[in-house]
Amino acid sequence: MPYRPTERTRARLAAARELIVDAAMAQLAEGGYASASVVGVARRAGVATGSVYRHFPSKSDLLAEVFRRCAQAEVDVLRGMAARGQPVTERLAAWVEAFVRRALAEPVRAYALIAEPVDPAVEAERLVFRRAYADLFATALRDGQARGEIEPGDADLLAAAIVGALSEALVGPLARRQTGADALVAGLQHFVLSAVRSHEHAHQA
Amino acid sequence: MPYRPTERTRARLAAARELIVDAAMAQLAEGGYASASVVGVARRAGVATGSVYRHFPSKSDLLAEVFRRCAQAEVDVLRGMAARGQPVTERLAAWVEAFVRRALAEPVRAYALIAEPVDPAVEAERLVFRRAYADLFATALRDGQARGEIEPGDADLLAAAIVGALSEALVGPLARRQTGADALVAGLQHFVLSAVRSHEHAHQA
DNA sequence: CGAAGAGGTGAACCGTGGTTCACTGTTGAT
DNA sequence: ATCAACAGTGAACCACGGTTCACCTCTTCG
Repeated sequence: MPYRPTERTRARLAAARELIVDAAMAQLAEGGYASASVVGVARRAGVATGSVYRHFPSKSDLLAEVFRRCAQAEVDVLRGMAARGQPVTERLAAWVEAFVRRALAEPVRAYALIAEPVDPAVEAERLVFRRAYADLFATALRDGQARGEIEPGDADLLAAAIVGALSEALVGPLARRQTGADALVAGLQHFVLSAVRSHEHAHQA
Repeated sequence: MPYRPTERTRARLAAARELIVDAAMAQLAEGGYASASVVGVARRAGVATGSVYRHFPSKSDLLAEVFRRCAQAEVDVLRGMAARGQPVTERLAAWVEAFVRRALAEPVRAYALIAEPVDPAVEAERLVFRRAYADLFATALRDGQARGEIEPGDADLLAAAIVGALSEALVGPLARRQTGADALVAGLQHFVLSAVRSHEHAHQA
């Protein structure tokens, strides 16, 4: 057997793959999905077009991975914000603020991830993105329900509704590049908390 | 002057145009946006491909009109449900129910209008669709705020959040063709009303 | 009835961008 | 050194579907 890829080569491979994914993510953040052509991404990554297909069977698969990575990164940020023993309502308020501010800070990227038209195969992966958020919220809601802070109810449904409310409320501002972040944050925090906070525990204006 | 289109011919024209729009709407309801090719719509309408372009400068314009019509029809349905002197909270509950049930009754159509990937020109028209809903809700919310039934706040933001919440909460069920309509309706009614109902007026479980 | 202009047709065209593939360069065991 | 196998290349390919256009047909009016 004249050839077998060694560990060093494996690392090379992985690095090249990483380079391509990074280039795709950067392109997405900069010009959205529409600007992320295979040729463009390859050039940005400093490789040939064909090389992309050494690592991904199709463009859809590449973009799907990009969506998955972004979802993971975003969820990690929110999850990392949880302070020990913090009331669930405060956690929710903090998440809403982070969600809104992060989106407004990178509007093109946020629009691409939340609302930009993508082909069906990638759209399926966008569900992962939203599911990741929804699951995070659902877990917190269940936690809050157990503690009596949150009104009882189908946590998954509530979480989906929250994610939808935040997304939709952002689409307008993202499209118009109009910020007014503070009012948006405050309005959405109030909306979300009113919707889910236990009635006995209402303690904030 | 040997020829000038007469009234009869105008009517013919309009009827043909209508036929095309109807075919496009039917195709959208049946197979979604992805299935609505110009050739297919033309065949369905019983006209030649080129004839479509006698009435619409491009496919986008045709689909834009389709979206606009659907939006108008949906909004008319909801608006027509308002009973005189009915509390705003009841109106909202009825609207939520109608929104959910109508969507579940025609899942393909609903998905196409709410969430299916479409090209940017049509996506812009989808904003009209959502705006139409949001404006309807916003008007009702302002009405309720004036009467003290609804918590004060940016009615447009609240309306967008409500529309987003309803849409997102439907995407899952629509994709899986899973109904469970009653629970969905109840959960979303509770969510929406909790979010916007004035705290002094809380009067329902 | 016949000329002139509008409506109607659908096969062919074409731009786009994902995908391929014959070729070159590189790696690793013998 | 040698060769097999694999990574890398990028110009060419091709599928797709919106759009066009040369050719008919039909309507209107002198």
